[in-house]
Amino acid sequence: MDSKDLDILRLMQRNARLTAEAISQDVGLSPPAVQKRLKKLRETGAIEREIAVLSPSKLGRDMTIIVEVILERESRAHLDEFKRKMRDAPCVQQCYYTTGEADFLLILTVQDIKEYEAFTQAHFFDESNISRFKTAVVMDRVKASLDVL
Amino acid sequence: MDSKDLDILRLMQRNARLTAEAISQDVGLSPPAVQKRLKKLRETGAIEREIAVLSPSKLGRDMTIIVEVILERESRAHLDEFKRKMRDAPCVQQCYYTTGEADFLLILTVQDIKEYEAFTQAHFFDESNISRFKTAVVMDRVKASLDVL
DNA sequence: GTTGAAATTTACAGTTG
DNA sequence: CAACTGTAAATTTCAAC
Repeated sequence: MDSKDLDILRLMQRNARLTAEAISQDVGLSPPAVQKRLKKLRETGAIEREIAVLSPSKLGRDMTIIVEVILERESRAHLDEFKRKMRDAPCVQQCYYTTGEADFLLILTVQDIKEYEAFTQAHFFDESNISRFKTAVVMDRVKASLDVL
Repeated sequence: MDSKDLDILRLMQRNARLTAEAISQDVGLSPPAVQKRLKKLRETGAIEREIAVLSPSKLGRDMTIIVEVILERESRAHLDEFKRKMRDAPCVQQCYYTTGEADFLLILTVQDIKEYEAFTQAHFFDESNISRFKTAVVMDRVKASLDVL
């Protein structure tokens, strides 16, 4: 892992459709050399996967909601149970288990507030282990990248 | 945009390296038909872009931090200024402008708490327009996808 | 890491339902 | 108008150096 690898990663995390040739010109290598490095970066897991980023608005899922959740009981079994549910819920994009006041932070995308209401019914009210939750509606997705470098 | 397009999008948002042939078998079309649809989905913006997801831990940026920020003054100019700074700050992965108690929610990745401390110095303390901010450290990234469908 | 050939994948015609 | 067939081009892959 040298500076050339980092250069390649920086390009790929913004645009995974770049050809090896385009990358090779930017980093100063031959196209096959770039391919060789890409293969290794995928195998070692530095590149976890390559994905298409879809447009929520163009697909009618225009609403982003942020929820802080505090559990009633924080035993290992309860935590694992909640994590599993969040992983399985399609509208949950991100779920973080955190220090601080709240136990979990969720980022959801939904079509409308009605869909969010259904989510809270299913996962918060019908779930005896939720102590409290606090909802915030996103007015502007100022930045939403997964860039690491 | 029909159900076949949605099938293609669902596959692509999890793995953008799938060939047109592999997709064609899953959705029941010929490879060229899939390519044609992919081209249209990119042109219309349903697919915004394709990116490599890097491994924060393998790249020594193992720490994820969530920050709620409350501004002192919420004028248009101050808001835009803050948004611009967050877009430019490399360790800020995500920034949301929200309703509710806080004005902004940030998700950062840093190498260590020292790097976070430097970030707060540069952006919160040397910035007279920050009223308060609340930090939470992520113990478990339970789910982190950008899946829309 | 580079060069060069083979295989896969994509792009673009023309054709059909 | 959208999907299939065949051909040409580009890209990736793999060998040898």
